[in-house]
This record gives sequence, C-alpha cells and structure tokens, in this order.
Amino acid sequence: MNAIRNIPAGKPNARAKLLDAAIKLVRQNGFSATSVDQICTEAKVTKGAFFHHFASKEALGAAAAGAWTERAEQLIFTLPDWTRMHDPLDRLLTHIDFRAAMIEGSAEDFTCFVGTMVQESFASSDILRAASDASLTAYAERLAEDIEAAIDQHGIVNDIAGGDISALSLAYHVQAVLQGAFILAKAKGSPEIARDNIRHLKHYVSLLFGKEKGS
Amino acid sequence: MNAIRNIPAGKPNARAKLLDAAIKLVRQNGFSATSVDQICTEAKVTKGAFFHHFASKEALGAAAAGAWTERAEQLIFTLPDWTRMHDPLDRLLTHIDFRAAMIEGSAEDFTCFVGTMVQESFASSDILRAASDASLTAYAERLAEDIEAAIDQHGIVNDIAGGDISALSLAYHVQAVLQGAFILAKAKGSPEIARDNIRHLKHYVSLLFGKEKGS
DNA sequence: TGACGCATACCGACCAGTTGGTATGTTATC
DNA sequence: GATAACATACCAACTGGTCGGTATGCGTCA
Repeated sequence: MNAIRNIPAGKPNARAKLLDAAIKLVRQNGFSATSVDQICTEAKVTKGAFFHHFASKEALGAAAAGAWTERAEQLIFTLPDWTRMHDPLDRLLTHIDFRAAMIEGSAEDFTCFVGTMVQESFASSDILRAASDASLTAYAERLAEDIEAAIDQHGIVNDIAGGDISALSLAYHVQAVLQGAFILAKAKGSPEIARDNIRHLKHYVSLLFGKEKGS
Repeated sequence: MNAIRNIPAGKPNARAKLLDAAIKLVRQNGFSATSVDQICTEAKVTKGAFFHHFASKEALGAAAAGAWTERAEQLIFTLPDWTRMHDPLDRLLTHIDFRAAMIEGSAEDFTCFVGTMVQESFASSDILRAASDASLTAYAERLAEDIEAAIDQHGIVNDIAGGDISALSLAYHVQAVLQGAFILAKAKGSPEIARDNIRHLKHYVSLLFGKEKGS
C-alpha cells in the first residue's frame, strides 16, 4: 500500500541525506576541498552507501546540481505569494527585492551551490560544468518568462542604443549580478556589499522600464 | 650595485616563477584542486625551493594575491593609453569597454584569480580571504577615483530615489558584474555571455550619467 | 502460508596513489 | 665562511574508490 515507486520514498533516505550534506559542505569549502568522507560523516551515512547511490564524487556533484535546481525553483519561483502578482514587472522587481532579502547571515547559507562548483570544475570536468550550466540556465529561462511578459506589457523605455535588450539577456544579467555579489560578500565577510549591489541591479531594471520607484 | 632590495631582483627567480605558476593553475582548477607538486612542476622548480620561499601553500596563495593586484594595476590602470584621457567619464566608459575586450579565448585566461580563490577559501582560511579582499578592494578603490571625478564633473542624472549612489558602491558594482560574468562564461564554456553582461553594465552607467551613447 | 529467489540498501575494512610538509643535504653568492 | 637558494628523499595523513559481505523487503509459486 505504502510502497510508492522505484525510489523507496518514506523516510529520508541516504541518497537525499548525501545530496543535502554535499550542498552544505560544498557551499562552505568548495567541491574539491570537500572529501567524500566528510560528506558521509555529515550525512551520517557510510562510504558504502555513498558509492551505492553514486558512481563517483563527480556523479554526486552533478546530482546535487539537479537537486539544487529543484530547491531554487520551489523557494524562489513557486512558494512565495508574490509570485502570483498580476503585473509581470511588479513580479520582476519583487523578485529582485526577494533575492536581496535572502542575503543575510553567513555566506555559506545564501550563496549559490552551482556557482561555487562551476568555478572549480569548468576546466576539469565537463560533467560538472554542464550540470552547473543546466541549473543556471533553468533559473534564467524561468526568470526570462516574467521579463518577457513585462516587456510586452510595459515596453523598455531606455533601451540600449542600436541593440535591443532581450529578456533572456537581462535574466542572465540578474544572475551575474547575484553571483558577483556573492563573491564580494565572501571576500568582505559580510552580506552588506551584496545587498548594495542588488540595489544597483534594481535601479538598472527600474531605469530600463522607466519606473522611477518601486516599493 | 644592482642589488635592489630585500627581494633579489635580477633574473626571474624561483619565487616569481612559483607565483606565476600558481596564478595560472589556480585560475584553471581552483586553489585546493591545485597541488603544491603541480605548481612546482609548472614552475620547473623543486619542492625544496617552494618551501624555501613560502611557509605553506596558504602563504603562497596570499602572496599570489598580492602579485595579482600589481599585475592588474599595471595592465588595467597604468599601461593603456586611454587611462590618460582627460574626461573621467570617458575614462570610466572606456574602462568598461576595455574589460569587455579582455574577455576572449579560454576562461582560465580572462577570469579573476582572487575571485576564484576566495570562493573556496572564505570559510576555511582567513588569510586567503583577507588577501583576496585586499586585492578586490584595491581595484575598487582605484576605480572609484575615476567615478568620483566623473560624478563631480558631470553629476548623476538618474540617481537612486532616496539614497545617493556613492563612487565606491558603483565601483564594487562594476566588479560584481565582472565576477558574475566570469562565472556564467565558465558555465557556458563561452565568453560571449560575459561580454553581453558587460553591455548591460555599460548601459547602466550610461543611464546613470544621462549619456545616451558612448563609442 | 511460507519458503524461495532476487534486488535494493547499506556496511566498513581495505587499497594504491596523492597530499602538504619536513629533514638533510649541496651549491652558489656576497 | 656564512647565508641564501636551491635539491632530494622521505613521511604520516588523507584521497577517491573497491570489494566481500549482510539485512531487509517483495513478488511468486507451491
């Protein structure tokens, strides 16, 4: 009756615990500085279990990127009430406010898992690079939907001369500012500078849409 | 007579070769994925020489951050002709163009050494964190001089409502966009997206100063 | 009903190679 | 002849990964 599917379900299994532990430790110390043993200890799981679920450390990293995508999708695009706002431009500006509000406490708690991982692995592991890219791309494409709608509804007042600003391009820019803000916050040991950067980002988007002031 | 200072000078010594090798390899694979042996091999120097010049791998990393600061200062703020432009706003906009032009080829050749290093070490080594921060801060403060002058001379037309944009804050924003652009370029395996992000950055700065079009 | 077969989940000792770092030299330079 | 600049040999700890084993659950067929 309660047997659900191929994946056991029910109580938190070793696989999920390993994914969680990996995300936590990699955000703290990076991918290669995090050992398989550390991940197992953190997850309270043995090494045998680790290699039962994942063929290699690299495979775990790729799977963790997938888990990270799902987590972000829920936390940022689905659960919050403001995602149901009617005006797509309001949604976009509130999205930016929301991302700013997430930035507080220790850097390992608000920084991006895939952003950290891809920095170290882009040249050495195409699997990890591609998995990270997929996660970043999923976020950008999802965000681009709202931007596209905002452009349709309001139009961009201050476009780049000559070229036209695409929704996807602006979505990636949001992401770039976030990633860069994380690095500065890590360097300074304080989230303040990151929030200040996002102020600039919101100001830029407001200027693009000719919206003098949001909230 | 030609003995210069505490640092031997003269021919390229082991210390300088180790610093160069470290910067190259860390940009490629990150700090902890780069071993002392690899650095020695790349620098064509033995391990004995390594630990003669540096007390530890961590100390090398900190020294490399210093070397990186000097390199950037020369390459970006001193050597190019455009740094002698009269109008500080022209200098600022050309600075941004210059940074965009630097982005081509492989990511390990245009990305930031300290940005990469601080990602992995901020939580585990305060020495590396502080050394990275010092390098990022030196860049931002130097850039803020031009921004300050540009504000004095031209004024910011489209300021953030309520708050005022400080030169240093905008300088850090430039840096954040660059760092974020590097991450996206690494993920995508192509510099294009990074350049596109810097287009947004230049557009933002242009809008702030009410300058419709640069070059 | 129960015994059988088989798959999944997990355990932990073990392995060969690599890690950062040290100890003890030898060689060049002032 | 002392001091800095290297070289070589070595080490204990740790690395990712393997491997033989066990415990448990589930479908099946008598």
